[in-house]
Amino acid sequence: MDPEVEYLSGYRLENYERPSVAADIVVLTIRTSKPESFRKEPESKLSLLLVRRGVHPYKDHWALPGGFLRNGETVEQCALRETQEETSVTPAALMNVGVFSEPGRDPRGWIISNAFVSIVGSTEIGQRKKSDASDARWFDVSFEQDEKGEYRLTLTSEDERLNASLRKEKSRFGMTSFVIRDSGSLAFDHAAIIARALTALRGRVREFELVFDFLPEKFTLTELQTVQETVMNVSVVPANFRRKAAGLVEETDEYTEGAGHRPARLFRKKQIQ
Amino acid sequence: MDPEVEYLSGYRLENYERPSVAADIVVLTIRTSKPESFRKEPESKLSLLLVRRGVHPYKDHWALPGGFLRNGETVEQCALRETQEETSVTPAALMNVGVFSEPGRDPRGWIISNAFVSIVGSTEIGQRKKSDASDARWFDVSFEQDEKGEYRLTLTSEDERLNASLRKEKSRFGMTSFVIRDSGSLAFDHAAIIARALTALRGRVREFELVFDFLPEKFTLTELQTVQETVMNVSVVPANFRRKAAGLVEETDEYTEGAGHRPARLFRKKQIQ
DNA sequence: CAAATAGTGTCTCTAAGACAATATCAC
DNA sequence: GTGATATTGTCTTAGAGACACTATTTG
Repeated sequence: MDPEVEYLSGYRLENYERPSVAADIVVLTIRTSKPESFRKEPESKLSLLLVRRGVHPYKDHWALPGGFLRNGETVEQCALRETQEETSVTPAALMNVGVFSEPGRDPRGWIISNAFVSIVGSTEIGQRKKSDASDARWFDVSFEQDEKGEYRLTLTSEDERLNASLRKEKSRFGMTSFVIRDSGSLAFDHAAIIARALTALRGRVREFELVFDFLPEKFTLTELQTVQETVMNVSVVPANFRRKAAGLVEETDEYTEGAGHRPARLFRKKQIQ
Repeated sequence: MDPEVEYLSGYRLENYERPSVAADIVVLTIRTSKPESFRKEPESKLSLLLVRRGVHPYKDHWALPGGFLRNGETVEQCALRETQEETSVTPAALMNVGVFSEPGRDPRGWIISNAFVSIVGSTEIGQRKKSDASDARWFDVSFEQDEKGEYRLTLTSEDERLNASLRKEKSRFGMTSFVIRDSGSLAFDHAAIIARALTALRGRVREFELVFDFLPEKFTLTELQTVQETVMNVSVVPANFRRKAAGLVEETDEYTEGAGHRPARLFRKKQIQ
């Protein structure tokens, strides 16, 4: 018998204690409210999907969608599957933002979680079917640093407002990590997961890697600019934005219609990089 | 009885199948060879620590140092512990570069691995004690894209040369991932882990986040430039490098001595960011 | 025509790259 | 002095930010 085969047949992974492994997904989209006047463009807001937990622990608290890794799938596939189960859409982007393994982060026991950002295009949002979860809802996101250097994460839905507060770790070690000072009644360490996810997202959007995933295939440059501004929480002047975006998009022959102002050319993402 | 406490006491994580979770560490340092002339500066090379496996599977193949996650520690602590056990030094930096969970990546069974980059300062390298592992060795690293767009990873020690070949995944999803075309006889999927780690490292070094970790507390600007050039595999003109580095370092009153040329001022990393 | 967005041109400032010139040590 | 690295200065160019101006549509 081949010594390697023989060795493996006698090997028992079960002899060692193992954690449960989960994936939690920060599902984001951009929602627009109705405009004030027939001419004005609607306001855009970055929104996050939370589900209300129906079981202990953290029963009735808001939490990120997520679930356990199954044998035979990668953590990326697990995140994709869970996102689809919760939102009924295929996300345009799915980005790993690290692992959370602090002992005690989950009262059920030894559970480590891989965190992901998932971006849902704004075209699909209207068609979203009823979620698996008993109660899933979109929250407007605000994530800013206050005077004292602390980070405030505010999540707002029609009738609820969650206020979390975090401190950034000195974290010389690459990926920035956050310490929760006030979870804002979010379940588990999900406030920290959301904070890290938003930080990672902003990094990618600054480099234009992920902006397009928030938009349909064809879009105006103003729409693209709005996404960038909404996610990054900044505002830039159109002329400069157009120059920067010029190298990344290509023209189509189509234009918008019916807005109370000059029509805009539609663009698409340039394919060759 | 509190319903949450009651629920948790009846909860059994063991009812679900779980993977084993490991950490693998890409330990890097910069080594210098002896100079050709008493005036010339020695050549610097990026080096990677590998251990020869003493057991199946992949017995006698070279592999990354690493080990299994223990209950009560984070994956970062696990990586730090394993690095110390293997190299007997405390790394200056430890950066998470993602999780590898492809089914079948480990013949022993369902094992997912968190990958880390660990940087060992060049002062400590000489004092490194004999490693735990039966046979640990430093390999010079070369990682480049060839004409056809494939990535070649070449690891060279005194009497061995490992040649791996990889293809970059289209990977719209944030972290770039590599597919192994030829593992170069490295164990498991470690060629892909090394490739991703080097890509992530170069990103951080470009932003000057991690350059300093390769150096002692005080260093000359030429040394800093050499690290940057060695890791990024580029060469820049000193004048421009100095300007860029100026904002990140502060002068000391000390100078180098005994080199066959003009002494250089020593700098240290500027503290306030 | 009025309101609003679409799109262009241009000025300034800064940072990066290239290159030349000078400084200073150990042998 | 010679060989080597250390350090400074300057020219050019590319890109970002600011701002003014023109273009076009619909009610």
